[in-house]
Amino acid sequence: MDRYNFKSTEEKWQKFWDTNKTFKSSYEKGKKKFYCLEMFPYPSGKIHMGHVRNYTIGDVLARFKKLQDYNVLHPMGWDSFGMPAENAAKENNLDPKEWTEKNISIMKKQLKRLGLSIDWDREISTCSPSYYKHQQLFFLELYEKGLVYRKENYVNWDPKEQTVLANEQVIDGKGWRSGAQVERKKLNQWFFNISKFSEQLLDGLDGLSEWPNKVKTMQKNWIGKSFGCEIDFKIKGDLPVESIKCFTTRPDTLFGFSFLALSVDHPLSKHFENDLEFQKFKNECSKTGTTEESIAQAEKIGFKTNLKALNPLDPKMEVPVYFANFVLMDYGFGAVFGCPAHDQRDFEFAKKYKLNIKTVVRPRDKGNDFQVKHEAFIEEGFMINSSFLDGLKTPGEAIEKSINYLTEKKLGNKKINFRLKDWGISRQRYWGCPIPIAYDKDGNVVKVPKSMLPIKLPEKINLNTKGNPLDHQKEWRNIKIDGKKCTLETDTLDTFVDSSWYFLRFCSPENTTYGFKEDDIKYWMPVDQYIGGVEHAILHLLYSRFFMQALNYEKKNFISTEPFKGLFTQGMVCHETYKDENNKWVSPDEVFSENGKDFFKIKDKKKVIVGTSESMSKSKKNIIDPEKIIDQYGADAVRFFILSDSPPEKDVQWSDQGMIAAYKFVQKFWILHKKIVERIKNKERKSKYVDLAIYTNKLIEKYTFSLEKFNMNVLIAYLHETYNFLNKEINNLDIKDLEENYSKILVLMFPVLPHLVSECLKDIKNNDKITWPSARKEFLEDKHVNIVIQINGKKKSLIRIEKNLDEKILLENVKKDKKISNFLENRSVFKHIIVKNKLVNLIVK
RNA sequence: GGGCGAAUGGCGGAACUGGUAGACGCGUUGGACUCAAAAUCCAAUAGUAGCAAUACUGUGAGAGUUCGAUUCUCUCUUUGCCCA
Repeated sequence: MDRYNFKSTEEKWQKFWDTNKTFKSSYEKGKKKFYCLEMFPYPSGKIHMGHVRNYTIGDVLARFKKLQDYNVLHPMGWDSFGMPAENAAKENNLDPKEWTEKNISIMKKQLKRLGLSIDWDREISTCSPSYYKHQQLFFLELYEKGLVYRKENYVNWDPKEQTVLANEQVIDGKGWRSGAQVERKKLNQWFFNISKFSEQLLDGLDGLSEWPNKVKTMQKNWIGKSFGCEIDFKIKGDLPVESIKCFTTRPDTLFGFSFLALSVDHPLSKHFENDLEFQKFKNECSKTGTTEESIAQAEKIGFKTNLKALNPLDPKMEVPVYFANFVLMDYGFGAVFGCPAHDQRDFEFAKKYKLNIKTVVRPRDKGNDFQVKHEAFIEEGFMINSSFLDGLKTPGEAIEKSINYLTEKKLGNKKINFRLKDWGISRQRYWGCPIPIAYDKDGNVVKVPKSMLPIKLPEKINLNTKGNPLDHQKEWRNIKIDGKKCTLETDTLDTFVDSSWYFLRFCSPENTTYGFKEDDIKYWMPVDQYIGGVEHAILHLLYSRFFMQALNYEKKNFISTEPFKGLFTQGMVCHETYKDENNKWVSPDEVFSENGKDFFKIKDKKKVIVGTSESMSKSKKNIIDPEKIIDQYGADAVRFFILSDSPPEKDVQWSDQGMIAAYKFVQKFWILHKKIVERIKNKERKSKYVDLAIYTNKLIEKYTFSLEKFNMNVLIAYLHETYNFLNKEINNLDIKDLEENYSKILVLMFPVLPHLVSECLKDIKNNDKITWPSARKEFLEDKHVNIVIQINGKKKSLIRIEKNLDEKILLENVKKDKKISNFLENRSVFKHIIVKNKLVNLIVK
């Protein structure tokens, strides 16, 4: 018998799907739709196993929904702006555009070889002017709505690369590429007013029942809603300042007030600008970086002013005012009151500067003489030494009462604060979407008229300049708007902007006047199932949700504000790491092993050190190239393997053996298939008879259930089970039974192994449209059931017996069972528990 | 430090609302085929004792609820992720 030739078969079907436009989707009024979307890739050069996993999971779902007769939208595009292109171009003296386009064409071919059911007619690329034109339009739209603004802000500045770094690009206070000490620098930056929607973005999470709780919690924490109080502190001193406004979540601890701390960027700092000591201090602070983490880890330092702040609850209480490095200008009002006894940060500060530490909260199990000694007490407890608050429970009662008191006496106000900050979208980069803004000769902001869009990036320019290459493009920057000479903004947009609305563009990829057509959006949106890596749990997903809010803003009830109805976050693909004797990473390709334990280099037979299994990455060289694997085993086998070993939400370990097993499955199934076809054709009937209808309908039920729950690894287990069953029973199956049910089994397999199954279906069906089978109840239930017999809750025996038997008769049968009757000798049953058609538990003394 | 998960054979992992723990795959062992090997096929495979039927133990540790707990509750240990 011929072996299954995956190569020619897969090529054949891929060509067939391509030329027949099998996966083309179009708006069909009244037809139920399913929008299946996987996070689009960055065109880095080649696809990696992470892509294979992500897109296989999505493809199985898309094909499944299509078989269930949904109108499926399953598009693909390219997140094609960003730093790697710019860096690669710099290094190799290339044009980022050419580099990107070359990568896209390679990766598109690779994706096609996976046999994905993608509507390639909707392909988009964010670096194409036909895409970013609409992004520029959105920018102006948001600008007009007041959701975009410009302000000076501190950034992480890499002095060596002359560029701004994102927080995650700062590692231990140093630039991730240059290793240079990162500085805080003030720059004029563009911002999206995402914080305006803090409340909506938080509330919206409650409605997302098909999102993992983990992601919702992460977003919730990120938005960080806190209730607190703003308090005006009266100031005494020789500066023209009457009061300073603070935000606090712990107004209950106000009686433990021991200092007031200001951010070095607080407006008050202008009075100290000529003070050399203050400048030195400010300089010191600028080395700390801007992340909350680096601030938390840094040593707490302060600069003492000669001002005094008065405690609003007890004006006789005067405390010093400091500038401190741990206070951020963009949290609250850039001023916090310090209560060292009940805040660890304040505690450290107070210890260092020998400030008063007054205990105002005691633990539940301590008396009123409790005193904080070696660390702040931050847990819940009861108020002490706090006048009218004494005895109250805190947090809770005490906070409420203190806020009420402050409000009543007009000393403060209840306030809600959010951790979520506005989204800085300016990047000092070439390879991004230009911002459609120019400046006149006085530096005023001028919107680029919509008729002049898109503002295209200049091509083939010198990238090896200091800072932003666009700053050097004088000709490109000079632009005339309404006859006035202006210069273009040279910052480009954060690439997260590109990906914040691409799912809308997929609905109307051809539309030229606006980013999408309203009718299309109303039909296709929201995305029914979004699939991608958990690393985007916060930023990308939050920004996309913001974009929907922003588009809807002032356009009531335009579309639903949540872009992704269902979210699934898949785990990573891992592989062991190898290092040679020089401590250099070695790739799995360069390594062999005879016993699976000891590994050696192929080249020089030297021993290789096996490290932990980690997510595949170029830097650790622990990569398996999907293309090589497809060449070797075929797309179906790769799809089968990548789903098989672990639940999709968890990390999966790459295993050569597992891959081979998947390949063998494809091969042996083909052989079995040919045998089945033969048997159906010959119509030979054997005496023995096994009911395939019951097996098949049970399979349909559990298989569909697992698929809907994303338990893809279980799906694969069922396919193995089914193979084993068919292979064992093939000669015991009734022909008609086989004819009726085998094609249903094939349909179940189709989403996972589309090429193989397409080829198999050809043998038993004539171009009939296939649909997902539904389980028929009459076949789901046996006439007999297995009854577990327990004694005192422990399984002792098992009997197979007619279903729905009368309890008395059942018990008689149970007691007749040999093991049980042996056991019951000299013992008496004083109670029994019966779970119908499942179990009998005898309680014996 | 805070929040949220997780812990099941040699390994990856199954187990619906508490009701046969270990499906399925990998690996390992034995056998068939072969001059031999690969491939393929068959069988065994949680642990302990036993030739065996079988018995007992067993889902990170300890307690609790229950006729019955991998599943529910509490405490602890280890570990992962996110935030700090």
